[in-house]
Amino acid sequence: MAQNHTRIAGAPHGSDPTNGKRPPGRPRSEESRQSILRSTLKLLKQDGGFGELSIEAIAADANVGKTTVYRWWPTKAALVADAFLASADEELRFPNTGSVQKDMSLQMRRLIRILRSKRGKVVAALIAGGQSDAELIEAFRDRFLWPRRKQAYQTLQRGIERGELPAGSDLDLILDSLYGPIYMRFLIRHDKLDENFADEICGLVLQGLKRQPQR
Amino acid sequence: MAQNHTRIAGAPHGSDPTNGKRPPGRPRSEESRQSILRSTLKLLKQDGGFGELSIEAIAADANVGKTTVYRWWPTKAALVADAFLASADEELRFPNTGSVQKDMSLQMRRLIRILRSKRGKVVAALIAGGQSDAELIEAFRDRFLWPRRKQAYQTLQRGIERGELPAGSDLDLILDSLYGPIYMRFLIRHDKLDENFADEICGLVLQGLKRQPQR
Amino acid sequence: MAQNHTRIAGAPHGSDPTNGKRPPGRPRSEESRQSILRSTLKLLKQDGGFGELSIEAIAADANVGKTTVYRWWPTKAALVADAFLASADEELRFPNTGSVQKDMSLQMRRLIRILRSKRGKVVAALIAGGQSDAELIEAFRDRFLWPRRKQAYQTLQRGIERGELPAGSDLDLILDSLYGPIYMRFLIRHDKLDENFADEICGLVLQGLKRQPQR
Amino acid sequence: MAQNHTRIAGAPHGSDPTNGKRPPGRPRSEESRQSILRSTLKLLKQDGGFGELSIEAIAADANVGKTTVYRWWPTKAALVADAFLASADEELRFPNTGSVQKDMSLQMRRLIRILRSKRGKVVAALIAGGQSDAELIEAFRDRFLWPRRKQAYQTLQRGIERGELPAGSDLDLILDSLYGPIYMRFLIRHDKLDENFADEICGLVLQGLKRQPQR
DNA sequence: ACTTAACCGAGACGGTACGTCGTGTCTTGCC
DNA sequence: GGCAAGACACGACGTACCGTCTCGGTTAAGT
Repeated sequence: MAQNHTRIAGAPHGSDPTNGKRPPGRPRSEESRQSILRSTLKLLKQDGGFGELSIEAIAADANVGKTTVYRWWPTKAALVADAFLASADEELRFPNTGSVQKDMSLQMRRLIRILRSKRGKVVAALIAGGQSDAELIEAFRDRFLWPRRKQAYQTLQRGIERGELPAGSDLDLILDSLYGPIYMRFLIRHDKLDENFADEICGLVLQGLKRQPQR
Repeated sequence: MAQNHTRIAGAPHGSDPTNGKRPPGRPRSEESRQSILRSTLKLLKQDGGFGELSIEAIAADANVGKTTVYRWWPTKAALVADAFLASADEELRFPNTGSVQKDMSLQMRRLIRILRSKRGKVVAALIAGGQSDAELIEAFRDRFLWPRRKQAYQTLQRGIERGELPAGSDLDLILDSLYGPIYMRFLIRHDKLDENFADEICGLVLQGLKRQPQR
Repeated sequence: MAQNHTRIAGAPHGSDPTNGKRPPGRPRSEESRQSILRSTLKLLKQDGGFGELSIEAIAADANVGKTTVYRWWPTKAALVADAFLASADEELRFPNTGSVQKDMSLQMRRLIRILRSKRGKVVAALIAGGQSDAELIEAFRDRFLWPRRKQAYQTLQRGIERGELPAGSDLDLILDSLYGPIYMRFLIRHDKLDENFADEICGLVLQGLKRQPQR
Repeated sequence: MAQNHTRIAGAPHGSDPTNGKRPPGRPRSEESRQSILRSTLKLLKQDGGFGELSIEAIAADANVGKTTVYRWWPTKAALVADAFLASADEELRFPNTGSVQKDMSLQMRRLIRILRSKRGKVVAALIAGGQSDAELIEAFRDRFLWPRRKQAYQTLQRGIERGELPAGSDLDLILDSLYGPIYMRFLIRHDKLDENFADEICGLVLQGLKRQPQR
């Protein structure tokens, strides 16, 4: 769990062991919580996106009072973040094959696969919604992007150590050069986004670096 | 391809030379049209973004009946597209300095400058809105991205001819590798987006290609 | 034509022989005028009534510009009045059978027949509309009610002369006692309104008067 | 007959003893309900009438959301009916002086007084609106006319028993002959409607009957 | 034949109100 | 004290007509 960077989330009360005491009154309904998250994802995949998604509809679909939604999630953004960001965790881990290019390429292919699936709509909705909702894009960054990027640093570092990449490379620059094109094609849809695209980018970016003399 | 120009727009009637005849009835008010577009941009720069923008407010600000807005623009998306996409035309032309890297870098710096300015909110709104509105992202592509990309092809082509880039390069791949990182930082805001970033990307991508032996 | 009491109407220009001269310019289109009146009656019979009737719809149905309607009729009221009030003229003349009761009864039966027909909706619309439009109820009075009432005076007068009614009777009171019940049932619809009702009222009111000693 | 009371109204929920249970959810705000009715009457007295009255204005005046109005009253008509018809109840009861003519005359005078007052506009609006809204005129009949008419039957019946009216009289015919003229003058405004008119009609109609031999 | 002037259709214009939807808050009785 | 139900004030939606305003195109009478 750990970071919980943004207090955006709707994790159940008792999750942190701050105190042995449970607060008085009826405890939060885990059933409602999950029902809400499920309905959120469901509707997000159906409808036009973040803008079209209504709390009213979520509450209705989840058989839950609107109050219950508002009680636990301050904004629609927080809810959507919560609903999605816990999901694709395992799937996007980085492999360790002994080759940077292969490691990166494999993980990028998996990202593309997700973006092309139903869940892609949710990512699109998050980024889109984030353009007019600072909290939302922040949640996306902190809870989706950053956890992965930390692993990516390690993957690239291994490459440097193996001499596949020049020492002193700007890792953030490299990562944005690798992932930027994917997000761009995903969002603007001006060109084909298939899994081979991962290889092509890695070829262009990482090969170029390979040939570069060590600083 | 095919700049079919997506009949999303609210260009004045007589613009296309389909017919010498003017249609009957009172002609469209050019004054109203411009007032609406002006107000749209104005409010778009102020408010939270595409989602916060209301047609009601635009009509009020432009001293125009709501009907007049709806008569000419089918959706808010179409209106925003129209309002912005005619604007930053001149500014984003490509120079011709004799060096691909310099040409690209200079133009990319100008793009970054725009994205960082007030007008950047409009671009963000368009891309965001486009995630749940196919027509809108289509308009963005056809009327903003494509016209520029055509010039970019020529710029890269000159580089190939001068031997700065290997012949047979995948131009679309190169361009996405150059611009993708910019859009990614712009939209996700996970890292600093200043004009130097243009140079860094060009350094990474185009230098890598330079070192690559001709196919 | 004579009375033209309220200048509500849309009679064609040249109708009055004020001057041998025709004004310059294109003369009014008789075709349009009739088409408008026709469509007005048609829609009035269909729709919910005066309130539901829209000038927009009339103009569309009549294949006429809205301007043409507004040019000739200042209000919807004026238009409706004009459309209807010329129609049922002949039909409501009073007979002269030699018996007041028979004369009145026959004419009242004809009125009831009209009220029960499609044209009844127009009368209802006029009276209804007249409740929030002084001009309209005035037009109804002056152009429908009064012309008939003048004839009714004569009919009753003949009855007085024949000794069927007491001299010095309040004719207006009598007429309202005869017609009031009809209009009441017509508008409130709380009881059956058939042609026999005419006889029943005449029986009650005129018989009562007959038995009354001459003043 | 059958006071089925036309479920047009916005009476508070619990009014009918259908069930001991209160429905779930926040109960209806009695305060809002009354505020809406109050504002309706107020505006109805001011403006041109039923047609000029706008729900928008009512909601604004009552400090209430438009939704709340629409939630409880299906049409403007229903609202107006509700606003008025509960009001003039006490005032129009029939006296019992021992004389039919006096009883009727007194009550008719009170009706005329109301019609001439501000509240008359509401009656006019109801009848006018009822011409294009079956439910509205039904409400007027069932909730205004009928309750009074039932009392009128008793009044007339007493007259028959006292020998002031012939046995076997058609009570409905008599009542329409008495009230019809009042409504006619009220709606068409072709002649003076003052309280003496009540006496005149009673004189004409009831005197005539008095002289009539018993069947 | 040419001008002048009013009419005509079409339809865009600034507005007002419509009736609906979703917002976030509130108020109940039950659990 | 959480929960569902659902009413509440509010604000924007997209639509229908309002009455006014331009247009190009007739249709005559007066030159």
